Amino acid sequence: MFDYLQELNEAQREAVLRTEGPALVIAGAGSGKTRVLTYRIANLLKQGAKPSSILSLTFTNKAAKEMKERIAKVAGEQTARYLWMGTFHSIFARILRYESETIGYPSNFTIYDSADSKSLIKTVIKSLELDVKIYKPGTVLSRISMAKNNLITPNIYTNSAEIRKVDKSIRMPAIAEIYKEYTKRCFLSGAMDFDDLLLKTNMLFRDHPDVLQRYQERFAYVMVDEYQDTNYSQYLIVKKLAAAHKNICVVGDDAQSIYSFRGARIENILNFKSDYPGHKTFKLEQNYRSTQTIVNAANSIIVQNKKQIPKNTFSENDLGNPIKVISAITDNEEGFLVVQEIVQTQLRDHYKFEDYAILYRTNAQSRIFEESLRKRNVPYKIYGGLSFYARKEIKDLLSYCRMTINPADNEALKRVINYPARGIGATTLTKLETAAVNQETTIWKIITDLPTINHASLNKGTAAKILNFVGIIQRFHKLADENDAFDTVKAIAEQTGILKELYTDKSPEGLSRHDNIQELLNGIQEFSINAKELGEPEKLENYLEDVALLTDQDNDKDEDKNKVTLMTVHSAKGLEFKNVFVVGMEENLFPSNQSGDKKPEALEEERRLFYVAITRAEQNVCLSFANQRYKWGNLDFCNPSRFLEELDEKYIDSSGMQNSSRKAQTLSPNEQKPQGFASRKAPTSLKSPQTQNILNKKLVSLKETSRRQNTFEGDDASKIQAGMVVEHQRFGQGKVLQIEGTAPNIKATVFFKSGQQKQLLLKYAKLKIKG
DNA sequence: GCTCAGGGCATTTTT
DNA sequence: TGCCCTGAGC
Repeated sequence: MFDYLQELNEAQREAVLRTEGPALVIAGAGSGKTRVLTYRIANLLKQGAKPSSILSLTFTNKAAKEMKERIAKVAGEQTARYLWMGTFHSIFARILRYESETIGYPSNFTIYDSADSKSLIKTVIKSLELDVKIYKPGTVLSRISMAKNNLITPNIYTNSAEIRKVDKSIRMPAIAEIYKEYTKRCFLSGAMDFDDLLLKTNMLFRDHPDVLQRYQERFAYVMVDEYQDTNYSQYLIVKKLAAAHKNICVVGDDAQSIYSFRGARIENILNFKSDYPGHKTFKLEQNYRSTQTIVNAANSIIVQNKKQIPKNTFSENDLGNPIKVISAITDNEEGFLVVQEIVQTQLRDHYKFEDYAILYRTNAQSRIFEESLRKRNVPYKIYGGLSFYARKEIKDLLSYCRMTINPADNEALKRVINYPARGIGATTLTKLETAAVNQETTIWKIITDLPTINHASLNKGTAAKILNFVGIIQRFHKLADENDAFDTVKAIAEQTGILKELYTDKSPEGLSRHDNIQELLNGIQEFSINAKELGEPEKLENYLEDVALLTDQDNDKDEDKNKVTLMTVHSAKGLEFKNVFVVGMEENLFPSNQSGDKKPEALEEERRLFYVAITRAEQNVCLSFANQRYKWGNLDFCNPSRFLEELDEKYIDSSGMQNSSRKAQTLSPNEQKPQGFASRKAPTSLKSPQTQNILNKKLVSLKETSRRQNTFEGDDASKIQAGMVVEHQRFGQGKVLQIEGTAPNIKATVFFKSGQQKQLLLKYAKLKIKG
């Protein structure tokens, strides 16, 4: 017996020790799942299994990294390094690079992110002379993605009457053609999208039994985390790989399956038993994370689902506080009350800000809470929205890098051929692209073969500019050959003039772009140094392999410590916080109403979503909703989510709902009817009648002028923050240096471009936020 | 090739 | 409302 076995409970220990044969581990929220996986691997290693014979798949880099670190602690860093541990995508990208010859791809193939895919799809739609307004690239991409994840190739797609019927019914009968052309162009560009990494792996294993056999033999042990989130493509790969040794261990929780919209099949975990005869099931039912109240309340919701594996999760922690429910009149008030609760409990119970999370259904809901937090000077960090790697400046620089490694990469080429501007405009690009399509080749081939350019009827000046661009890329190619990733990218940033251009731009946006580029360079430097220390390849192509599958959630920065976390429920999965606020608990956001057009499966998933949300909390859960909410400029009247009713009273502290002064403000019956369009008025009880007057007047005049003019005064002036660039009707553009006072007497010190510095009372000033 | 106004449009998201 | 796309106009 190893000493770590004593840290495990009965069910956990059994799951760790049963190393041979198929095993299903049902791991409820907070039941020590990662611990089991870690020790299971450690145990295998101690039994003498070779690290390189263990394949362990996760969904996020973060999960993989965390597990790797834990195993390194138990089994030693050297051993941990040789484990095949990573995300589905990164592991299979690795395998595909090894086997690239077999499938006819270059080993340095580019991985297209969703933006690249979307942009290519748009190009394809246009080239097929279809209407982009009808064929929305996003929708088309998701249809193609669904197809790929179900192993439906363009040919199968074209020949499937059923699929074509669906396409017709959504008025996009030509998706099959788009899919075909998209696939062709990806191949020409030497590129794979995210779904391809799984699809091509499946095809590799299907068409080349010898290759499959090699990997089957290598991976004596296969482990999958979050098995309830696997799609069909992932499911099949796992099944094929585990077929020889049958030592497969999947870990998951059907109650936390919330990703059906992106192809996850809860059936995969539900059907494990029939898929793997001779399997053994282990249920981790003790929750170590949350209070009894939280666990019981969560269970009371989830038991109502029909499709699930029966289990009895429980907590032996304290009973804990009841779940607090806050009812607010408006969304603004909701923000105010939630932040109030944070500030109060933080002082009273000595919590840190990092102990709090505000979870919501959609990213758009974050704004109100951001505002409220800012007003009270509560530090916060927000997940979601624009990712670091999706920023224009980052994508631009990385596109140069991609061009350097794989010049066939059309999407990268299109981004940078005229950035920084070198006089190669849209017209020229269209000509080149047409030529490329006609000759079934890449733009790079066209522009490196000048006689063809002349065919494309370009004038001399343009041809010279193109030639110059080709020279630049070829130089980078040589640079990348001779230098490590950092030196290469640094040279690229300098020689393209990107660095210089951003350096001269002194606007706040320009500064932030410059900072981002610096941050990217720092990251690459870190990569180069690490790689050298570990004796791993340190070239640009190695860095690009990593970065294509990276997201910004993967790096936690020090400056983000001790801040309230704001994120969607979906992205909170796998995380835990002492105190969790689930906000926007309205019917339309957490739809629990069966009478709607929701399918029963969808309703069950909403329940699981709610379950995931509240089981993130260790100690306190607070649910909040607003009776009215502005949505797209209209006032929506909302009902609280039915989940609030499904919760037994004994779990609830409803003091936040019974505040009589709030009740008195409830809308009168005739106001409660949902209206098609409600005139926008300042609605919250938090504003003085005086302020309301100002706002009403202001908003009327706003409408009269233009809805683009974001002018703010009175209370809304709080939107104006130090550092913002604003436009004043009389003084022109300026930067806000300082903000003081409270509404309606907010004073702003603004430094204008004209050189003068003014102190403005925002009540009287008309400022427009720039950008 | 850039800027700006107007139209259309709004889940959840990892890789 | 606010974002993104597009077409007009310079």
